[in-house]
Amino acid sequence: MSTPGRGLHGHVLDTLGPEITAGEYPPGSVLRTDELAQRFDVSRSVMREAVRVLESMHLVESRRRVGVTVRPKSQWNVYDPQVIRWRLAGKDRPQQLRSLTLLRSAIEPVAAGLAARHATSQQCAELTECALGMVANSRGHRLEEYLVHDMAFHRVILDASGNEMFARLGDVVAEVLAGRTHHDVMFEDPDPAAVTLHVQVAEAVRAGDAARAEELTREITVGALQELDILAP
Amino acid sequence: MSTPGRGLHGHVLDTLGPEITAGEYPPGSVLRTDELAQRFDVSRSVMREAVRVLESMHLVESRRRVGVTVRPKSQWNVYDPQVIRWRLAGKDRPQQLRSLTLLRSAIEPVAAGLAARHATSQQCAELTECALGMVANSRGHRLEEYLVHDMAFHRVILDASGNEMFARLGDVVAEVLAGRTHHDVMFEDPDPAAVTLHVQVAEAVRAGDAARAEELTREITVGALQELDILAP
DNA sequence: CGGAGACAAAAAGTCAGACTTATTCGTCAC
DNA sequence: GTGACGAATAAGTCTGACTTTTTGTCTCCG
Repeated sequence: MSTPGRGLHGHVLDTLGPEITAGEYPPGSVLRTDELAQRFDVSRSVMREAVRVLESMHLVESRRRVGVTVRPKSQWNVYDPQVIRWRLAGKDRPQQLRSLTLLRSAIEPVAAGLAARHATSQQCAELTECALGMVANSRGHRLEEYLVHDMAFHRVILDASGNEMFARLGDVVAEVLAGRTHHDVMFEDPDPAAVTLHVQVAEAVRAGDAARAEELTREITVGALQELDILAP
Repeated sequence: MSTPGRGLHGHVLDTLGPEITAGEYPPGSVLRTDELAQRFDVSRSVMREAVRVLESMHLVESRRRVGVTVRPKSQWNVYDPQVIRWRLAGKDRPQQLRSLTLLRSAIEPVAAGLAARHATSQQCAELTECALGMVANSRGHRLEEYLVHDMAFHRVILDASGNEMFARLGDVVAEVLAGRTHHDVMFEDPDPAAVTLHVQVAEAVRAGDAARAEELTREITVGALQELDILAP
């Protein structure tokens, strides 16, 4: 995924990033550049580059005479795709998945409403194509094929919203959906009601009915919340 | 703001980051590490660290034998607080402000609803204190004092939501609010209706009325959208 | 006993230079 | 035209020496 191991410092990050985001070093822990360089068997130049990247993610802070100190989770750049991937891959996965699903439930309905106004005819076509693909693969344990169309569907919605911030959540949403299919138990075929909702959203967007697109999408995301027992009692 | 010029590579970023995010180099433009090092009068080691950070923000891509190529805006990590600050400081400011306000309008109502469920008694107290501060400074050109309480109010809401992703938007929202007061024209006192809404939100959160808190906050954000002529006709 | 100032140690920060490696482009033969 | 080979190029890496800042400690004086 993404850009694995492009350079030595990338390899260091692939190990050190997950360790830090997994909470293996308590906040305030101090790492020394030289020791890390030894541990990973790289030069200090390379190690410094890696530290700089971690620093830009606000995972650590480098101070003279002190060392590289790990920052508390509350300061991390939790929207950094790399950080999200690291956390999804580690033991923080459940909480991360809940956070992201909640984020989805806030963003996607609004995005769908905007998409109903701004979607190009080509985007509408892609949307219906995705919805049809979901229908076609909604039965018979074709989970992988279903997932592909599901991810594409939500990505098109977010793109079509015309908001760059929303659009950039496409990867994140895809990762959440993939996680639900792969990691969490999902032996059974997808909920037929959910499939229908996707088709209806595509219709609403095509018809330019923003309110309806928003409301239908809200139903979809509420379903996702319920799956994770994030209820609104 | 944040951590200015902590080290030479920080100084380089303070100049190069705004240049790139302002679009001064078209996507695909090629920069050479050596030339940049010369231009900023730093060693290549320092320059490389700066490039690594820009790379982690997906602003540029470094490839052997080619150089450092600028990526299209669609690939930037637009949620990176540093990138947001750079764009808000540059000529991209209007679009960035619209994107962020739209993001607010999606997030904050949901956050307020969650806050109504999860806010501690202390957070409720802080909230009413902020709201009262807004009321007290809503007349007589006390814009700065009003702004302080406004920023604090929204930050408490986002924190009290209990969702780390929402909480981390506190800085961004504060920056948007500050921008509205400082940069954009706001000679007059704040809209009394908006002030009242904030007070009512505080009440709803204290009362644990999630639906009402959400709806009232939605009215606030709709007002913010209208100020920027982002309408829902 | 306590505080102020000076000193020493520690770790990051910076730099310069030599070397390595991957990639691309041009050329030449087929 | 196409393919392979080779040279040029720019990033990547390593090393070692030096600088700078910060912190902890030790001493000296009140």
